[in-house]
Amino acid sequence: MTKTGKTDDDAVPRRSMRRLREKENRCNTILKAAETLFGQKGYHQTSIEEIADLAEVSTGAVYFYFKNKEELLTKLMQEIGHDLRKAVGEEYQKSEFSLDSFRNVAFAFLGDFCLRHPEKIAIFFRESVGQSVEVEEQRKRVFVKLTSDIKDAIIRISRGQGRNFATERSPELIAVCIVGIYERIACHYLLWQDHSTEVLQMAEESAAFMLGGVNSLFAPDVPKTGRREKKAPK
Amino acid sequence: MTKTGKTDDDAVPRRSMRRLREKENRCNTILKAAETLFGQKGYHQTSIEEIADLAEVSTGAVYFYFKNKEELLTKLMQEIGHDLRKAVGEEYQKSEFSLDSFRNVAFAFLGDFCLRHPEKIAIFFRESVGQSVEVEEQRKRVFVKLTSDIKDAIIRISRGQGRNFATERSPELIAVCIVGIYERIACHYLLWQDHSTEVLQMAEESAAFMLGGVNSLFAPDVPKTGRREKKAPK
Amino acid sequence: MTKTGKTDDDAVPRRSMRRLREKENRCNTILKAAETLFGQKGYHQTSIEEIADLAEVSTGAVYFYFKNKEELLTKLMQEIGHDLRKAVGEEYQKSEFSLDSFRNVAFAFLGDFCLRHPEKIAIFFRESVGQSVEVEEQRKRVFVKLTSDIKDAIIRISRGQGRNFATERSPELIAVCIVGIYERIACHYLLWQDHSTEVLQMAEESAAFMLGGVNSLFAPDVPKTGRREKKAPK
Amino acid sequence: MTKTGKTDDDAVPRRSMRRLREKENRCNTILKAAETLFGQKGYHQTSIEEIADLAEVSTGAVYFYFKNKEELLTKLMQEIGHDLRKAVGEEYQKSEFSLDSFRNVAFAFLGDFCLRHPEKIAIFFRESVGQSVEVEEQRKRVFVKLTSDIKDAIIRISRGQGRNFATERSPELIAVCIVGIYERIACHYLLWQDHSTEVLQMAEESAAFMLGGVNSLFAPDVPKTGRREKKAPK
DNA sequence: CATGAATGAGTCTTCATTCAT
DNA sequence: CATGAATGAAGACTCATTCAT
Repeated sequence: MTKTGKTDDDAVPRRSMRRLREKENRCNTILKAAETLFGQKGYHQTSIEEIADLAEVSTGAVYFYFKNKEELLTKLMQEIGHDLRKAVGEEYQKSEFSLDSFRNVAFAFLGDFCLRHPEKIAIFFRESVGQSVEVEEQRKRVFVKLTSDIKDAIIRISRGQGRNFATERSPELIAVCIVGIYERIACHYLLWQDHSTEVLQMAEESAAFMLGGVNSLFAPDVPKTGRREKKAPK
Repeated sequence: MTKTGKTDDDAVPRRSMRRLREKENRCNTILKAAETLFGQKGYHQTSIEEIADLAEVSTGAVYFYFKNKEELLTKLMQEIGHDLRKAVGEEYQKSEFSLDSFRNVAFAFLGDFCLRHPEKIAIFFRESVGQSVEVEEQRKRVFVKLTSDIKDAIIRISRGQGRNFATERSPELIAVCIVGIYERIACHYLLWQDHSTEVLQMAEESAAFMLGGVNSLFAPDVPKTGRREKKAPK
Repeated sequence: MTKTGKTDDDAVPRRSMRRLREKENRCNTILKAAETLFGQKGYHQTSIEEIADLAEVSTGAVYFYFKNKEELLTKLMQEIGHDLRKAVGEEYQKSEFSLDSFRNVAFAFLGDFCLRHPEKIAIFFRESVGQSVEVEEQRKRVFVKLTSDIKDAIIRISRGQGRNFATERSPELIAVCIVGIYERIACHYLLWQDHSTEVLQMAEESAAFMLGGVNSLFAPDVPKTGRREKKAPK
Repeated sequence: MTKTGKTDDDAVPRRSMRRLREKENRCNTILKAAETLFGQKGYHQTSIEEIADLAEVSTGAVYFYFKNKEELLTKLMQEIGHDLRKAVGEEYQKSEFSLDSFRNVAFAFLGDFCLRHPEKIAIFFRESVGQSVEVEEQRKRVFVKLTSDIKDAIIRISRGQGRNFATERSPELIAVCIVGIYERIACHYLLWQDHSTEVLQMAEESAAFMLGGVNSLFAPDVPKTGRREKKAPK
């Protein structure tokens, strides 16, 4: 994405590059500190000073890189949203939008992402909720994108199966349901209670659940040489 | 205090009665005010003074009835949790734990509860999230109960169908999924965007999704000594 | 102004009265503290905490009575403006708008007000200047009122003398000049250097200066039976 | 200022010269930027960064040329004071310390200086007031010089008229009054309200006012048999 | 000399909570 | 019981100033 070719931009070379990298580092260090603390203690329970301390910078530095505390959360949400979409998206790709996708994505999300990034989950599904109008807006945006991704995948999958959906809205609704399932399982079994050992089984079963759900929303099969459908009259 | 009763249970007579009633009223008035404001402006954005003003009492009065601001939220969550469980539970009852339950409960929740009590939904699914350890604990408790209710219903339904589940854990997992689906649909389509007119269609489809999901987690039918079940061969 | 007759308003009696008085006291104590500190150390150099300390209240109490620090200054300016106008206005009254007014008012202002309330002078002529748009607005309002008072007095004096002014605008301009003279003398001789002992002489001479200035802006005398005018010799 | 004859001091040649010039430019650019912003937004409302941005230099550069923010204001005041004294002084010269001086100076100040340099007026009469002990000190110094200039002019004028003053202090007091009049007229009619079109009339009338004032403070004329003036013996 | 990232002390302001009346 | 004035700890944020590069 951020391909900065080596060709023609010697205008900002050597020193600036290091500066840039350092700047990005500082920025990221602060962001990481915020992520850790928000995830552990909660957004409101974390003060800027604590973040600065953990990042080993001054409070002023935090404000040099971020407009205010809210932006810290907002940026974090963007990042997490990005990671999540990437993880999920790649898994759909790898599964070639087959029916196995559900299982694979469930494993990727629950068995991998959640276990590796509990703070991200905590922030995304807990700390960023209901904090302010602005944050809620951002949250919505990220969710909508994620949902949209899944919806698109669903559509591709259905096409792969040569099936249509009951209604126009079905794919989106399914996506919303799936996101809800992921969210709640993550909260219920990982944030609230540590069932991390059984997470694979959860992934397995939830995938089955979702698959069944999706199947139910396919439009009735219209077999070309269809003889009896339901209620075949005489 | 002013015990002047003549008989024996006049110990709490007239005035006290009114006191009691008034007290309960007071308490409820305050709770209602909090509900309204928390739902509209958000928990942190609402001050005790605002609640007191809306309830037409003093700030001190709020602290007479509630230990602190948190308890206001906590009590509200209890109440909302209770209402929700009642609404859902009654619907399962009415549906006699048939497979239609899913549809009926979906309608009861999305088409009725959510539309009638948007603030409750906002508080339960948004404002009470990630506010503090205590609140999160309470939130968990309520969710666990609700999930448990649904799990029990699921089990009864499965029994009614003469089916078992794939694993021991399936019923609970299904319940968690269902709660997640409700939650996300409510947030996505009612809190974030007003699709209240199309809510019935959502209920319909989400019910189908859930039903399909549940079906997928039934253990494979093993009709050993089975007489006729469905599709009795031969 | 605040006539609270004893007749019909027993609705807010006894206790409330004391409350009110106490409230007003607290309010005034804080205001006095602010006046002292603003006058001595300057507006920006004074923190709310210092004010609270001097007033022997908590910082919260300051914010209970005043919206913010700015309002403290604004209220002070109003009060000072009021006092000043009263002092000046009463002196014009007492002098019956004669030509002696200039002398008497100069004495009242320089010889009395300034000496008795140096902090008020400091706040009005120094600390309230150029602090913020809001404060400047207030400052303008007070100055305009004071100027207007003096203008009206000037007009009455001129009438008493049976004279008219050179132009329509003259009275206002004179008032502006007079205010400027007072201001600068106060700053120059009292805030910057302590010439308080010679203040009476200043008052005397500045009054003469103003009187001469006013005379110069009277329209040329048009003596009814006037033959030759000035210095008709012989 | 830095008159460097061509003879022996080639020690600081070419490049250094440019450096010097550039340095002076830099310095002035920053000063101009500060002047503009202080005049427009106010001293406290202007940050060093904004000044640096407007001057197209770094914040560090500002601190290379000026000790601190205060010095920026201080230098500005010096400059403005200098300009003002020059404008006024030249006008007295041109008028040859005649009685017309008052009129001419009024025109020079109100009709020319104020209209051409509103920011200077804003800084001198508004933004530099009551900011800190140091600034106030500087302010006093400049005012004292300006007042002294005018006092000297007044004395020359009186001599030109062959008049003496009522008291020793009169000339200074008159100067103070005159400065006050200028200040207040500028604030009232130019900073607070834009009466710039009627400024000439103001100049006219205020000059008349001042002239009248001065006349009033001349000692009573006693020239009757006056041939020789002072101390005619015998 | 110039830069601009980094510092951190300093302040205002909020608000849940208490308690004298 | 009710009131609401008073508390004061806590925290976000600003910005003049410095200094390594």
